[in-house]
Amino acid sequence: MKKILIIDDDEEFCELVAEYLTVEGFEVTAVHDGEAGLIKALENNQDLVILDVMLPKKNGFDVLRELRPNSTIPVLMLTARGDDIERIVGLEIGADDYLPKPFNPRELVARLRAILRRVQISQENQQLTTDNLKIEELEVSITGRSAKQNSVEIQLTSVEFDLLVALMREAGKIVKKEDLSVQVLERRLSPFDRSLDMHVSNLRKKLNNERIKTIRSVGYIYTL
Amino acid sequence: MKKILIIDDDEEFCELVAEYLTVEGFEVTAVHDGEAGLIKALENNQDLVILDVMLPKKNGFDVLRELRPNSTIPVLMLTARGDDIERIVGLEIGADDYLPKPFNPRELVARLRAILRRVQISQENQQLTTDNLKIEELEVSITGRSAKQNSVEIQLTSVEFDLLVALMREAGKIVKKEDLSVQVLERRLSPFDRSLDMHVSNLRKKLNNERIKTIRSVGYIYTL
DNA sequence: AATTAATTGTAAAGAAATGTAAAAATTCAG
DNA sequence: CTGAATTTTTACATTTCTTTACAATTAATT
Repeated sequence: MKKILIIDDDEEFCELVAEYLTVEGFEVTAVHDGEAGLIKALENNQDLVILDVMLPKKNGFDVLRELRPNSTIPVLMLTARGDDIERIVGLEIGADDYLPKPFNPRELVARLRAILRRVQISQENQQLTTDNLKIEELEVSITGRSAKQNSVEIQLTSVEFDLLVALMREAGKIVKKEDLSVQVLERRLSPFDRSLDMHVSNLRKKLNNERIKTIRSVGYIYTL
Repeated sequence: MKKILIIDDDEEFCELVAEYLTVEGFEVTAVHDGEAGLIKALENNQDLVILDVMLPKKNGFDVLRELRPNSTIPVLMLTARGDDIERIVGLEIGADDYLPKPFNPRELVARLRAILRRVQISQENQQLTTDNLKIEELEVSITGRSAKQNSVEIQLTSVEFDLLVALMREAGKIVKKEDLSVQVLERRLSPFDRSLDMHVSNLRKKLNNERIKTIRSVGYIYTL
């Protein structure tokens, strides 16, 4: 459930948008002036900000300018006039997208989803290049070839470690047995090769969580 | 074949439009007052609604306002006067497009196609990004491959889980057996293959609600 | 209405894949 | 080379999936 912060002084408008977004599966908070908005945005527990340009106390541009040095939270700007658009999308200001008022609520949702997806993908890419994988209580260091569960080291064999990494890299997605065999055991999977299953079994025993699930006749998945 | 519902009290006009749209490859139904229109639209088996503003019993705005909380079906509004336009496309009312009468039928078709294309894209995006399906007491996490009923986990086998997801993704719509077989069992449905029926049977037993209904000689539906 | 045909529901048997303990083979540090 | 650690294979229990068989239901036909 993604959390959206709306900063707009039109309370009726906020309510309308909030209602629509709630139906679409977002969690919405609204504040009605620039100062309060900046403070709330900096609290760092929101996923995205919808920011109106015309605001009391501190206008949208100023909010964004003060927000950016301390936060990378995605921002979608709302604007009434067309001539602000260049400033917004240009580098100068650093918003992620803009939408002129009035807009179709579906368009808003589509843009929110697009932004959130972009952010998600860039985070995943970051994961690929970084050394650490972390999902809930489990943390793995690739170069250190070590795994910690609730900050305590767990002893894994080499194959178990590679298997865990292969699964965690694709966490939430099904990984085929064939692929695991190639990645982890460095050989094609042959019909009665049970080695992989054994490693899964042993890994499950060591992790002692219910995260690794079986997809019969397909593979395994590390569930989120 | 996309299904279009026309809500307009001018029967002659409806017939004309229906004829034109049928030639263009749409399947058209027409009703002639607001109340009947609302009921038909909520049946959830249409792909798009063409809604006139001036209507007996319940006007177009009211129909849309009552429709929206329960349905995201795209709506194109027909209006005689230009001054409604802002209200229609603006946030307040939630229509997807509008067209002033009288219009060129080609223009109508172009707009219908545009709306349907937008919706399709946004649905695909949504499918890619949403992890949770929730219908009443039942909640499913795709990445977690788990299902909860009234917040308590229910143990489903891999096939049962995929089957439930396939049905819930199309909730309120009939899903053909052929499609289910391909999606869930990854094979074409052959004449005496009863496997799917067994899985439905087992899933029903586990869910213990009356939600999965049979559409004889077609498929199954997860009812809303 | 009675008969027939087609489809579905489901218990139960059979087939296939998975879980895992234990034995055998392999690897590797010293 | 030796011995422990790791990996693979084996063997059997368990689970999941498919097929079979028959009863129940629905639809079509006489």
